Amino acid sequence: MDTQIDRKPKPVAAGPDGALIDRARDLAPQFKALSDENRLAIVLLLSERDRTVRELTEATGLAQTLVSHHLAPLRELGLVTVTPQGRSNVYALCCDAFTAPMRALAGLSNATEAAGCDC
Amino acid sequence: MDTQIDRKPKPVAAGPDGALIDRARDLAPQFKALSDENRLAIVLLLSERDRTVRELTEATGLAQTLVSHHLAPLRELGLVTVTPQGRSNVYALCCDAFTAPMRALAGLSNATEAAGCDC
DNA sequence: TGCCATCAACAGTAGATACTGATATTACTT
DNA sequence: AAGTAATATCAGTATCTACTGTTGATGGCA
Repeated sequence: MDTQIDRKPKPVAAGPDGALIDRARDLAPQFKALSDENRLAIVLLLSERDRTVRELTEATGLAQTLVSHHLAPLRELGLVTVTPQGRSNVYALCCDAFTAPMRALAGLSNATEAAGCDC
Repeated sequence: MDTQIDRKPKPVAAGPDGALIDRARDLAPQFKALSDENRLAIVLLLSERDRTVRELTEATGLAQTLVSHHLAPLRELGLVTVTPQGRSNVYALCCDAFTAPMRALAGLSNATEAAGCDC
């Protein structure tokens, strides 16, 4: 805890594949944000239209606290934006730059379903 | 078993957004598989070309055990395929439908850099 | 046949995080 | 001003998972 200096020997990829390793480091958090089914549900709901926390709570059936809890990391990653409106907070997807490849992967879901990748 | 990625059974969303919720449930495991930076690095490396476990171990600088450990869930999700070749196991991305988006992500500029979404 | 290389599976541990209930904060309403 | 609706934050717990070291299994090679 205090005796050990947390020097994670993440030797900063230096090989010819260093760029890819770095890219993975940069992109992983984005995927992680979508790796939870509840957070992904929220993002998919927002891909339809902007919604307030209350709407998200109703649509998902989750506790308000939990919805808010999941929105926090999405916010900090810049995947969603907040716009106070009245006493509600309207959430929206950030942009397409990241969601475009996501859509491509999303379309893959049917293919890989049941591990039946028939390509 | 850390290879299990599925979660506890949820009460099957029944609202008008049930389809989206279900879709999130189906899709989350895929994103989860890519949410770890080491696993994502492996996938990105495989998007370049097929590689043996040894090659992946060298390219990532990870312990062989860890690489094998990460390959297991990718295998079970059907995201990668294995082809024994001599005493090596050659891994490859499941299909082009999956390779294409991953290539796109691998070649993605630093535009989506953390919180730097300027849209 | 012994030896080595390659890879996967088996515990065990440390750290992360999803979820809950309670509380604080802000903005609208009457 | 008081009340209420809408969100966010604060602990606390339980679960999950990434990582390690070791062991086991399999396929070439001398």
